[in-house]
Amino acid sequence: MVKVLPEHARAHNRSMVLQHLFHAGPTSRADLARSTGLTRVTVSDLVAELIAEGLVEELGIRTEGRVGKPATLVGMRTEDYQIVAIDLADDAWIRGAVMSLVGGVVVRRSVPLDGRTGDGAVDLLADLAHELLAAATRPVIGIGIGSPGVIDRDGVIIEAPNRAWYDLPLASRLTARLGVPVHVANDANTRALGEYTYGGASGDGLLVLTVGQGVGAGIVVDGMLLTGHADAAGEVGHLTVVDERDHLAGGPAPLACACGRRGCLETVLSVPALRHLVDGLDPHASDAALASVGRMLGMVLAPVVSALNLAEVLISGPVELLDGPLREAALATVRERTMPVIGGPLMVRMATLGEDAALSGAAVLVLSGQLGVT
Amino acid sequence: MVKVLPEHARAHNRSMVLQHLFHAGPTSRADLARSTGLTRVTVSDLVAELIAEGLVEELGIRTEGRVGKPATLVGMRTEDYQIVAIDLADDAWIRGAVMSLVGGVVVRRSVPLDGRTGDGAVDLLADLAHELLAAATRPVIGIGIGSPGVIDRDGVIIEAPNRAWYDLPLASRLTARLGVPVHVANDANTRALGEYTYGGASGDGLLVLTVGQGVGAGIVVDGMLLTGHADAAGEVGHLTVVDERDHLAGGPAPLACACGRRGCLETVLSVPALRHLVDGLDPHASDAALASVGRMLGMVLAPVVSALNLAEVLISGPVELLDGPLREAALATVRERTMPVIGGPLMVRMATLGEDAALSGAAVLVLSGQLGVT
DNA sequence: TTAGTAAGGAAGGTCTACTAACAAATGTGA
DNA sequence: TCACATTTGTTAGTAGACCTTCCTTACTAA
Repeated sequence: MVKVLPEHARAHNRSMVLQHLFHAGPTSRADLARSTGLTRVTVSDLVAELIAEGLVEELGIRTEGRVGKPATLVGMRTEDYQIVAIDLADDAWIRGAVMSLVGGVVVRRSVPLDGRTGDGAVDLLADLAHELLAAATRPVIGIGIGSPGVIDRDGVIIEAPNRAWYDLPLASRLTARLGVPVHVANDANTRALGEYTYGGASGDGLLVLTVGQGVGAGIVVDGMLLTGHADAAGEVGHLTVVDERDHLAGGPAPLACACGRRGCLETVLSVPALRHLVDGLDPHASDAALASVGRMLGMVLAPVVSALNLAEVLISGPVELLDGPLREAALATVRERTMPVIGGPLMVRMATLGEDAALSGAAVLVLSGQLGVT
Repeated sequence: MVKVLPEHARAHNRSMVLQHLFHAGPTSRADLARSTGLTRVTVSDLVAELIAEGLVEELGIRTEGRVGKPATLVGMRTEDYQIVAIDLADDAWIRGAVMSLVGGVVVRRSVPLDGRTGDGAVDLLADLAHELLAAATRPVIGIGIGSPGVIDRDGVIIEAPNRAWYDLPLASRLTARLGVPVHVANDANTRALGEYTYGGASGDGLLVLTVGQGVGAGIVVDGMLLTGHADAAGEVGHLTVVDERDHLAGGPAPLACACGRRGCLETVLSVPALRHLVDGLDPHASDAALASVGRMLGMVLAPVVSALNLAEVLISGPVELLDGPLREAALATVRERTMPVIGGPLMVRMATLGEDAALSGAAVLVLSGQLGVT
């Protein structure tokens, strides 16, 4: 429990106004007052502050004829600022972009990692960020980075084995080096944030499953990202889903996993594993194979969906592998294995943001961290 | 997102002071200032308000000799108020008690339901509450009720099939009828709150599994109870844990469940099911049977523990059935099936509050709802 | 033209928590 | 023993945040 001061209350209300402008577009002060519950006076004051900071501008008089004095529209200057977003999910490339505040890619840059790890990878990352800052056509409000690994809420990378990063305060180090606020979070978590903010997904009870080189998840409950007590929430890739008993019952044999154990979810549900699975199969057999992976996914999801009473599960990754028999089997399995109250209203669908979901999510980190907008 | 006013900030700070006094016992104003981060002036003001309301009292001068002016201790008047707590988990009896603010039972009363449902059950409940109010020896700050079923945060019972209650605004109805604030929540959830507040369980990442007539769970994350998007979080009793494939692999056959489906967790993990399971078995066979149920529990818990990165799982119910092979097998199974980062630090232990856990939890509802203390 | 309605701003009040300064009560060290 | 440091709790004054009330402006409807 932390003390709350009146100025914190104001910061909250300011974010609330900005949030309305961000999501609902240009609005009058009076409308903002109605939707926030604050008085017109207070909203005017907050808007004046935001205008003084350059985040909001007046857009002239509303034309629609209504009774009374016509409203002056105010809007967030979403096109006058940019965000630098960087995605470290890939093992071979660092992908980055300059993005607008509404999630569009303005400039795209990538650099090959060439096997660099540790400080070498940090240097490469900083160089790319620097290059993107120079490529931006508008002032940059911050840099967002989505990275695999366990990362705490201050942007300290607790461990990211792929880059050989351990206890690395990446956010604070890059902030000092680049002079721009840097926010770092787990890539699966940032994707969940991205789907929530830009993809229009439900805010209370959302799980976003990201299938790439491995599998990860991010969970948003009550508009907040779950972090877990050791910042490892969503690490579902190394859950055991295939064991010897399944094999005895006619299922597949558990495969060895990079983590040293056998039968992990990643050994069947990852892009390489799925491509290998369907390679050379005729469409019918391929569908059956994908559905069997979907059933395993459903068995893993069912307890999570029940315990959290989730509203939505989004799957992010290659559509040709994931959207179809796999997704349908996962949904059917969850429904079979949970109470109707839980499984009935549940939606399992593909994520709406495509390949740039990770970049969008990284951008949301900045929006949320710098402006309080989610 | 909801507006925040300075007075809300003050209410928060007031609760924070009360919370410190509740958990740490008598303290000086200066110490409260140090531990809350507020100034001595502000703390003095808040304490004066609490004293005026009669919730806090001055306890004289601290005797331990330190440098400087000796401190005046202030303490929460935990013995001068009481809470009425009622547990509806049992199908045959309504159990109630008058409790002190620190969780001790002062007076205990129960009434047989005799098959009453609907309004008849409400009347019986109200009568018991009335009787307990009369039996209280100190002013009662509120009534807390833990009930099976799906219940929203306003104390409306969405559905509780055992009592034939549907869309019943129990909290507001009883508040009007009894003239005392009434708080109602799901019994498994209230138990989790009770373990968190009175049992000293970790606040970030706690799942409390309650095994009684059925099975339910409550999850506390960041000190907050998860509710789920349809207020059904924690409803894990009707997760399928035994299916035909397990049976083919040499496992038990799925049993029919009261919910109309087969192989639900409740069919193997509930007090009646466990008693039936071990009935007539020699100790060795009984241990093996309990361990096999523990393994099923572990398989259900593993995905939840991974997704949420839980710190602790508490099991509440009869110790002779649950604490031993069952609990150990559950922990071992979770560890086997999750990454070491997740499963390693996890604790799976018995709940510290005994039979009165449900009553304690109901009392916490009142503490939290009326005083902001958790 | 007149009445009614709505938007936005100005003035003044209340509430909250802060800083600064002080009195009271104690221990410490010359 | 006595001056001094230390700590507690209070008083007085200040800045910030939001509110209510009232006013001006500008439009629609009759």
